Amino acid sequence: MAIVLNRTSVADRSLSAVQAGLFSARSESSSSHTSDALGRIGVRVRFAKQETIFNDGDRADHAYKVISGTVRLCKHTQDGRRQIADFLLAGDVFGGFSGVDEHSCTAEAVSDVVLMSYPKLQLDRLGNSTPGLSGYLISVLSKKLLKTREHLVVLGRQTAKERVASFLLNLAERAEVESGDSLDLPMGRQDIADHLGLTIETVCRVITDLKRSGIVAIPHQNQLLLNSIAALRAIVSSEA
Amino acid sequence: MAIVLNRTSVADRSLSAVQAGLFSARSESSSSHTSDALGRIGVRVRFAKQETIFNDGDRADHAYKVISGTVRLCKHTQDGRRQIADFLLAGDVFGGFSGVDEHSCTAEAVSDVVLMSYPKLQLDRLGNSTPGLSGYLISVLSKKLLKTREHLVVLGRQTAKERVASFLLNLAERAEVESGDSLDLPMGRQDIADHLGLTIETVCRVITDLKRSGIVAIPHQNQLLLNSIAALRAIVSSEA
DNA sequence: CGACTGATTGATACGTCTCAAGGATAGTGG
DNA sequence: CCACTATCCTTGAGACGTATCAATCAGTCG
Repeated sequence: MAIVLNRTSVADRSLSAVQAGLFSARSESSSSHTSDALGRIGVRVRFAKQETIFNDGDRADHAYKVISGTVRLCKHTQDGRRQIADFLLAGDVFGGFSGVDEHSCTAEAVSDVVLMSYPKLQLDRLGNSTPGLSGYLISVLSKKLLKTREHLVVLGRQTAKERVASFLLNLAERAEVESGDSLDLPMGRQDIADHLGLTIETVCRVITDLKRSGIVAIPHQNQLLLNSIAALRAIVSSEA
Repeated sequence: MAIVLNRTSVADRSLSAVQAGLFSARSESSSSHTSDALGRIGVRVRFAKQETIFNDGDRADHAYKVISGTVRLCKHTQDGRRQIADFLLAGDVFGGFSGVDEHSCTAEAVSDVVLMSYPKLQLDRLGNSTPGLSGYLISVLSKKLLKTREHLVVLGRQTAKERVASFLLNLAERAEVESGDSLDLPMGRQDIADHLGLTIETVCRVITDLKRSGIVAIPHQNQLLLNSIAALRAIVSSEA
């Protein structure tokens, strides 16, 4: 049960030039100047599958960027219900920024994960001396807010089938996968259910349905062959 | 049907000192220095009840702050379903910030509304010369993101009764209302339903239920006497 | 191989939606 | 000021979608 592949020590830094390069992966709006500055204050850390990165309520003294692997952000209720607010993939930024003292979610590694960790204090200081950085963070937060609001539509107004289709389309887009390609599902069915506000059984039934309609195929349970992204889009065509 | 109380012209500016003061209402973390700078680029605008402030997809060249009244942010689906992502009250900031070119929601006035309008270009420029401003915006966005994620729990994992209780508690907190006080509901039942992912009928039934249990009373349909906030909290006690 | 974890499928229950009607409220014009 | 009307709110009966409970199946690891 105990996980041994624990986070590397803070002393384990790689070349900052490499960090800078990794930081800017998938973030086109971040200037190289900004990346360099961030590379200098970032530390590479590793978490094993299912390991906790931080807990809801913990003091938020770091921000993170995903280098590889998948992270989930969860909210838990007292009676054990769980809502996964977001899955974070390579290039995504998360954690504590200016003006937030405590983490408002639990972050856990869905797969083995490599992150860059940025101390909030240094990040704030850097923000004042690096003009582009604040704008970059504002832009990142604005986009996350926008995506989260789109997810409100999924949870508030879509059927089970539409939710699963929306989820697969989102993943496919972020993984830059097209019709005919296969898509990795790093998270289990329960994670998908808790992201979509469904039960694991309903998620299974919908996927089975998609399989029967020939829209997807399941070579392995963590992998999914997307025969027709257009058909998925048709399912959520209700979207604006 | 047509609404005549239209927005005041851009030329209708009040004293910037007054604007600055209004801007900082309810935003403790914004320094007076920041407020002054914002006051100088802000313009006071008015929208009548049910009027559209901007549409989903419109070019986002302004950010706004609510001075008085209530605004709703909605996402619409092709087939007419609607999800209200947020209700914005006095002190709330919304609209376009750095890095977002298009509005991702429709903003409408729930009641007659007074806003401060800030041109994004000037806001960006001001951000570079006013150190506190960017941090303030990062903080505002972080908090909105946090609240929106909490709303994901409501939509994904709560029952109808819990949703309505959560909603009333949220409103009560933002309006700084306590047990025994009465709470204004500027929005109609349909708006509440579209915010909570329910139908108007279900919202009505739950409110009737709360009335029967003596937790609330309804003097007018837009007003609600909160007999016991503790009882509402008990309903959502499942929350972490 | 056996045991465990996660995924799938089935039968039934329950909560919320849908459709339909009636009641209250607010705004309008005589 | 009162009827008139439109809009919104409320309540009821029945349908539907998803949850729940239970069993089986499939893949993984020791």
